[in-house]
Amino acid sequence: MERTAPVFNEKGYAGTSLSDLTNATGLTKGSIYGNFENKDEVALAAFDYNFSCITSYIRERVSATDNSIERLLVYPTVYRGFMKIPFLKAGCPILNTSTEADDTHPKLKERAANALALWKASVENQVKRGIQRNEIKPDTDPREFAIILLSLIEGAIMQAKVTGKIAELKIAMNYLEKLIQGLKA
Amino acid sequence: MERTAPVFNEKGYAGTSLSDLTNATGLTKGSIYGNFENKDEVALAAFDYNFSCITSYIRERVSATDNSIERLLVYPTVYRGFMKIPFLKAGCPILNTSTEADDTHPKLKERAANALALWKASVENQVKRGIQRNEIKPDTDPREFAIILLSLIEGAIMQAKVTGKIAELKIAMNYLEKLIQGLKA
DNA sequence: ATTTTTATATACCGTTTGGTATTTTTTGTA
DNA sequence: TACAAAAAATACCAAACGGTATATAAAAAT
Repeated sequence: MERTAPVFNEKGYAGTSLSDLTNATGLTKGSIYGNFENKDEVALAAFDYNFSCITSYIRERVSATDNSIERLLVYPTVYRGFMKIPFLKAGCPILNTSTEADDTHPKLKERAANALALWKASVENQVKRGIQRNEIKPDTDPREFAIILLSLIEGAIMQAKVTGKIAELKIAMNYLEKLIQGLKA
Repeated sequence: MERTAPVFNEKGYAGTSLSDLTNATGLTKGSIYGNFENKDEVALAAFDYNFSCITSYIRERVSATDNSIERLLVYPTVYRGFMKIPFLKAGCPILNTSTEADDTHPKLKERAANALALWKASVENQVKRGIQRNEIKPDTDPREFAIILLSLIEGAIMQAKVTGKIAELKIAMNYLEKLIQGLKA
């Protein structure tokens, strides 16, 4: 899976063939189909794996800090350098999977939607926690903030990937940092 | 092309087969290959067509207003209801094409990058024009604003498409409208 | 009206696709 | 060391893939 998941994130579901997977793993088709029912199941497992990589990477850095503002700042800090993070080199799996699957692959779409909802809820909870701890302005709308944060990150990733330049990403993450700093109580 | 382009926007490059195109158009493979060298050329033309649809749709609404703030407000107004606009039902072609092609298809990637640059420059110019006409605060950074606007729109489209709900889109576009209103001189 | 050009259709090609039945190899265990 | 269970490899399949050479029909030009 750790060889397979990056391929799906690069090439997408339709763009990844079984022979791509045998090349990436060194395994044979028969071996893969001994562990997975079909290509769908491999793709779903690959998405879960990719998402779990990000989740643990972020969680580790979030729980290393205590202050809510600092915790939120983990996101712009991490995504500012996403191109250097191995499992994010090909972009955000949620973004990649969403845009491909939204009109074609209900199961993958649902996985991406669930992952997005989890991420959104996590940001919302950080904001709520910050308000309770008097670190964040009490009139802050957690839901609105989470949506803006997610939009800025995903939109900036797309721009950075397609232009190949990190300038736009830098500007967007600077803006997000200012936004987070502005949340201070 | 008007039958073919929507298929590519829905299914992507790798996900669209020649038989998808013959089904969509009623033409035969031979007919298509009489007008295009290969699948690549069809896909590139399809992207151009999709992008031109958006461009003319936006341009029409922008040039119908005069004030720079109102012109910028066209973007949140249009994208707030993108799911009801025929050629945007499957999402933004720039977003869809970028996320698929960025690691796999250099030619398509370049088209998407150029389209994005054009859009960005257009927003930047609207801001610059607004500053010159004393309608927008002179300390506004046109480039930063364009990047934020693009990120918010693309990020919100992704969220709306994958969740199937327009609530997130609405919140993001409300925020963008507030941002634009805050630009007033 | 005839010719030339253009557009479309037909019939085919080799390759790759996702998938499977079967056999071999590896592994854990008694 | 023998044996059962799990994992992997082999060899195959029909269908779909992108693409092409050639024939035919429709337009356009003369």
